[in-house]
Amino acid sequence: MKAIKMGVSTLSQQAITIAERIQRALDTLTRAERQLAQAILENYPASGLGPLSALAKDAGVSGPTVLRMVQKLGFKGYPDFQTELREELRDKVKNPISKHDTWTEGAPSGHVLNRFTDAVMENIRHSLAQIEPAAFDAACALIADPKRKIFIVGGRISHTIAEYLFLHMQVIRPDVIHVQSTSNTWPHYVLDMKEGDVVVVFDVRRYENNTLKLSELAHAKGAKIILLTDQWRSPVHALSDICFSSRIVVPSAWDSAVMPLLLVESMISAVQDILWTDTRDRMETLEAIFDQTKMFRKFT
Amino acid sequence: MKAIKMGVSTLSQQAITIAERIQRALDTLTRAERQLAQAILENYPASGLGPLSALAKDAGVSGPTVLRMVQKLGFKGYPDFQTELREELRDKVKNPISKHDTWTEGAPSGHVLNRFTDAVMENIRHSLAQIEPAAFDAACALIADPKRKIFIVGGRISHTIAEYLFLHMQVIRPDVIHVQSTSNTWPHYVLDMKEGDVVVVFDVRRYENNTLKLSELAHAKGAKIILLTDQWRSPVHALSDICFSSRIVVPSAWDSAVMPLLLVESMISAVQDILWTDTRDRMETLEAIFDQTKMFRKFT
DNA sequence: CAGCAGATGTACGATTCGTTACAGATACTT
DNA sequence: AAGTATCTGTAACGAATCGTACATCTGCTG
Repeated sequence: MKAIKMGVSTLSQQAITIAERIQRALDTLTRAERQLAQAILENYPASGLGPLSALAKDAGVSGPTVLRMVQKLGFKGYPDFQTELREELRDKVKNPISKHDTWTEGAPSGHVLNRFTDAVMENIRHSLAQIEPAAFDAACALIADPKRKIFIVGGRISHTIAEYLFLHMQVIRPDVIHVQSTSNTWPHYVLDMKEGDVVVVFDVRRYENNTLKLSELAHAKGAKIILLTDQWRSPVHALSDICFSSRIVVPSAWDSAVMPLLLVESMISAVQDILWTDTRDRMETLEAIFDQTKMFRKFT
Repeated sequence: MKAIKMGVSTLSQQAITIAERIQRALDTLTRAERQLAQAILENYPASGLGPLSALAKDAGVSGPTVLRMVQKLGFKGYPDFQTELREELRDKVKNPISKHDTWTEGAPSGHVLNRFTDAVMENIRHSLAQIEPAAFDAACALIADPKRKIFIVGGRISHTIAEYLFLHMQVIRPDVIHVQSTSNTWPHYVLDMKEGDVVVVFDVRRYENNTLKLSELAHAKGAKIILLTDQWRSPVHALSDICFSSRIVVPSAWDSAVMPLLLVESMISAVQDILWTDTRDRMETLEAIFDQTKMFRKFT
């Protein structure tokens, strides 16, 4: 029968977590402090529960910086900060609230963000399970081959993802061409195709006639066709040498491009690895040009 | 009868939590030590992460007892015990996702696809944890307001994602404008901005001067600014009314746009829900137009 | 009941940790 | 371009913590 002293313990906070407090104060923090804040949130709350010096080293800042930030957040000192972190952890474990069916805390599990993210995660899982690594590697090898020209083709919506691939490939290697199948000019590009060239085609639901025609002509010219499509597969797949299908269903009137984008980014990364020595030179040159145009900001 | 101990005990390093280790050792502990063990397990792991003296007082035992038990469990000292507790906590929060250690079967876990997907999943998890649902809802409400014009602005790479948002918004509601900050024509668009209009700005690493200038002018005109940026946050965030930051680090020389895209798609879905009756009409009209242009295939 | 062994707590010393003061560096202003 | 304000790290100080030695207590055994 120990004196139950709750009542006061309900004051156990304004229901605002320290993570949120950090998040909210981010604007008032300085550079080094933000760097530290990121490190804390990176693996929260574990890193904040260790010694001050360890946290400082992990974040790449110095001890006093840690202290200053902690005080800015309204704590008396580092020990005070740690105490509240532990309290928070204690409460969190105590509430057996169905955790991870919500991705963003503080939103009902039926919130768009949670429903949407659930679907996307499922899509990624399913899509990847169906992809043959050998096919992926083969596609990357084709794209990385400097002797082949690369044509990238997208449709009304998917051309945005196609352009994303194009913009990166353009930096990595020469002879990359972005073809707008929505425009009337695409036949001109087919003129330049020759046997062995590679055509990367994006075609998802509401498959477009232009895209199919372009693919047929390219196929006839002996070009290799790599197709990124959805789970129902565009008619282009009959002509394609390599085909990747992504699940794209989400709780929305439209389809998701997340999985195709993930594939594209993985490809970029893989191709860049293959061509790294060349790519590095091209990137340095590009940097120099950017410097001259003053297009980007120089600091952080 | 405390014979059995070594031999297998080397495996005690991995995959066995400290809680389990305590449970298992419960028999070999003395009365005061068991009392302490219960207190630790009572609210685990929070209580073990505080100072030794606090734990001792909480359990009703004295300092040295804590130390002796901890050493019995095989730790060098109390700090060592705490360090492993923190490691465990770190792994615990990391794991709910990466329980799949390979995503695509048949590829080594070191394959690009697996490494990349791991990183992306982590990004999604971290980013969403930092997003305030209220801010998201507020942003969607702004975009869904038919009385406000919507300007969508992207940079050299991010304009692809910006355009993705634009293409969908264009279907959902009128008065949506896509501004190319890479082009010289953007000042013309600023001319048309008026107080209450909404500017959706995409700005990730290699923050662009044009994007910042455009935002400053828009801000001066009294437009609401919704910013989608990375974890380091574009300088535009100082002007923004609502800011979403996504983790974008992947094993590649470039950054990932998956998380920003996920946010964009969620927004599209949410806005479409708000405006559904209007959207449906617009979509039907659009379908009719498409039919006449014969742009899409009629089947599947 | 006497004696002993293990268990437990108290008090002190050594060490690590958190904190403060100060100086160098950086960015911004006039 | 010089000056100023702010930020940031190094170094020393003081405080709290951990670990150890020792004394006390409890419970078991003969």
